Amino acid sequence: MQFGKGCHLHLIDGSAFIFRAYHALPPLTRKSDGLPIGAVSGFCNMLYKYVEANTGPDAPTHVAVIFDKGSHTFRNDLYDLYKANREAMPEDLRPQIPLTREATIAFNIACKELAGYEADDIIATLSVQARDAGGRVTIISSDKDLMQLVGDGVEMLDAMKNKRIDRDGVIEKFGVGPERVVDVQALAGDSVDNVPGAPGIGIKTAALLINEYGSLEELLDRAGEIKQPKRRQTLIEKRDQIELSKKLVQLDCNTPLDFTLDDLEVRDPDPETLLEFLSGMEFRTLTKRISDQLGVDAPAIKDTDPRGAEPEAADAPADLPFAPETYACIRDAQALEPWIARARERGYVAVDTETTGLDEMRVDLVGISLCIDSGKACYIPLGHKDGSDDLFGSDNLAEGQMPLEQALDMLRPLLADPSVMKIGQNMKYDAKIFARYGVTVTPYDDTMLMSYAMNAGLHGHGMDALAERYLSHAPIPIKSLLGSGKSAITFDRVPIDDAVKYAAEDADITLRLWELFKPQLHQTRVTTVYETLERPLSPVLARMEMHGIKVDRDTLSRMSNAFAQKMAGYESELFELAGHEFNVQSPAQVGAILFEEMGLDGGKKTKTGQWSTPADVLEDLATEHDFAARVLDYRQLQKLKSTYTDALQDHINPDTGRVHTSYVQTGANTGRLASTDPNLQNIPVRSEEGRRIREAFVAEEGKVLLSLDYSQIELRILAEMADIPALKQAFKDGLDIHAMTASEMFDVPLDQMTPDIRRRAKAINFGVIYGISGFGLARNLRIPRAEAQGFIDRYFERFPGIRSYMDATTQFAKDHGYVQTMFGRKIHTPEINAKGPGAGFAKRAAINAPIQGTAADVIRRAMIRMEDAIAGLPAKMLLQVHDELLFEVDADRADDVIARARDVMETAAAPALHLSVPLTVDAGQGQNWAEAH
DNA sequence: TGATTCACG
DNA sequence: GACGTACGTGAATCAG
Repeated sequence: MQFGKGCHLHLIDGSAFIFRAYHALPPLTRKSDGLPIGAVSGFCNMLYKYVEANTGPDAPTHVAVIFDKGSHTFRNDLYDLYKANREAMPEDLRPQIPLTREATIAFNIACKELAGYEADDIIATLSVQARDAGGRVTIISSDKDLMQLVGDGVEMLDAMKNKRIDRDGVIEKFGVGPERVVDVQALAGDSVDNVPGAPGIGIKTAALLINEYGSLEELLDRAGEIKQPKRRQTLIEKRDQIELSKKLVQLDCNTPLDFTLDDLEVRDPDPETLLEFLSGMEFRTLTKRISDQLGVDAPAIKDTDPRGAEPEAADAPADLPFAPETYACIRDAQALEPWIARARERGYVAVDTETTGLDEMRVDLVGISLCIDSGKACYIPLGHKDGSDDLFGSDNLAEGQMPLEQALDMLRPLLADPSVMKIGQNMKYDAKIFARYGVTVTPYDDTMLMSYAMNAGLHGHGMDALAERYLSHAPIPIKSLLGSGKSAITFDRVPIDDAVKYAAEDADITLRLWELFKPQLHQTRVTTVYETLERPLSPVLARMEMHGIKVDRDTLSRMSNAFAQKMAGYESELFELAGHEFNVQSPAQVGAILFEEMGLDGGKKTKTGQWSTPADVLEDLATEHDFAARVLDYRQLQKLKSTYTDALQDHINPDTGRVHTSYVQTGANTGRLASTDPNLQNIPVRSEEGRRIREAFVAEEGKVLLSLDYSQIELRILAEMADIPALKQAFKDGLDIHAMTASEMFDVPLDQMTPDIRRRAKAINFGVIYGISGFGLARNLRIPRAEAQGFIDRYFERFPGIRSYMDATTQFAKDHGYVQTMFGRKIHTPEINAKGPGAGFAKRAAINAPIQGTAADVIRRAMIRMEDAIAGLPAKMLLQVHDELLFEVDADRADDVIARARDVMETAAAPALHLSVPLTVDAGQGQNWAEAH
């Protein structure tokens, strides 16, 4: 067929496929000879998926996979540093490159490359040719360098996210249309490709300039008109560099190709050729899949079926497509029996539960899914309703379900069997559900925690995100079953047939992720982190959450009423001051009154154009203006009432009379926990009025609450990590660290220390932990920025090791893309090499992460050991608040618990680490949290 | 839904 | 002399 109108050309960015396949999969090797084939395997799966997905009415008529050839292109002749900062290709990837060409040919897809040109140039040339011939083009790539080609029938498709990028998508990314993308790129440069651009100008600023001047040439010609001096100077002085950058990013639409569009016509693969290649690579699953599909016999592959607890490594989990219609529905004991037997035989089983909601302490179990061999999963419906009401208005159970107790009795021994590994995604949730039904789940692996140990900072760790990223599969959205908004139903109302597909798929996905992650833990050297800091903590948290803490409803209720009364008084006072009624809770309206009606200075607008009225601004105004002071008073009470005294009451569990928070183990990238529903890690303490809310957190009759918290743990860790002798000695001597810092910095003897000087030093100490800046310290201390900068300079002069630590940490982050805690936890810093304001954020985060993260690791270790340490004592660990642990204990044994808990906490770093700085723990006890703290 | 504000370490 | 900044969280509320 001659390429022309009605034709549709697909251009696949082959290099992108290869690199994605390489990084998404563990380094698999061919069993027979050890040849690395992970990337080839992934590549073939992606091609297969691509072919499968493109058979419909919108199928392409022409297709080609385009590769780069060699590393030297005409761009290197223009600029010898082009792509010079690229890391060398990994050793185990190099031999796989030619195999990806062979794979493409085996699939009978045109495979094109051209010496001296990048794949992008070929794609550009073909796109233009196809467009000129009147056809459509889809470029399968997410490379932003290709966005300049979009428009007039040319689209991009991000196969990863299954997202089409059209003209609007380009504008979203670059702030300009495709025809101006190169102008923006020329200015912004590209650190990945080492395109210099204009220093100090990023995409945002570039788009602004191009939109204002219309084009790069116009901008450069009229650069003298620019107001900002630095920017003006850059554009004038760096003109050559910017023009060079444009040449580097501009794709060549006239590459000399030795083929035509007509040569790219879609062809069916030759079964023999394709299967020969796949079986030669020893891709068993994919070979079988395709041979079944084509109805031909595949060449035999040497069988070396491995047994044991380790998952099969050679079959990439992505090999197998998801087939929801094949999942089994288990309706009786006879059907369940073989699954339990198979789990015992294998030594592992993926488990997932379905429930009527998200509050593990209240919801009902609706069903259980299992998966032992990827692709084969089952769902056991147990609590589905048939939709018909009985006399009491509650539904009857649907037909065809096992009695709940029978299923649990059968599963109970398996789930508690120490020789069978249970595998879950966020298994803490499922374990808590099971626990309420008298079923213990142990031991268990958790794919969410595995992902967190390997990839904190890179992406989220929810099932949907992991499935899409690592299995290239978008799970059935729960919304498609439950609906959303107020018409949403609970899972027990979902028809069993639909539930099977959704629920079993979750177990299938979980098992596949586990098979993928298990070997990766070793390769990424985080096995110890996972095994000592993540996996053992999960059941500890589950028990703390289930235990909960008693909260006195009457205390909260009384406070609520008192707050409401006071707020009403403030409100009428505010209306009086303003001369009219308004919504005190609206920052926009408060701002309008202050900065427009009252005409005060100092108002700033947010990026949405609204007046901004944060507390520090109002505080500055409050000394002069009652209105600002009253708004602050009102806001404080509003916060206390809505978030604490009111909302907390709703969280008191009617069965236990206690509040059960949920800790999110993967919530903070640094290794800290997050607490939700409710958040018990931000109960007020700093203000006197707020602190009284802690009086509502009480011990049971005859018991007391204990609070043990690490003293200055982050500063101690900083002293240790940065190795600052003066700080370390001060901690060893038990000195007041802020006073000592102040003394060093300001040359004031300790016995002449004033509270104000100490306060400043304290602010600096904290600032250091956060990646200090003159601006931040100035704002915190409310002093001029120059003065703040002076303090910082002085601090670094006295403690030069701190600066070296900061420099070394940021450099490490730049080199490796992550930073580490002292216990080996990795926190990825993908933004560290970004340009623009993001760079500052990333740098400070990189400085803070090892410190905050090491402290988080220490208390995790303490928590993991704590249960054994206080076993036998009438005590329970209830809450963790970053550096504090809260216990409930029989009053007469409080001192024993304090002694043991303190010892565990103070020695938590050992034996993995021998800190030269002591960790010390302060303890308190009382009838309520306010007294204990 | 995103922005704003504010509670904690 | 331009810009925009303390690090890490979760929840309530407004506004579109």
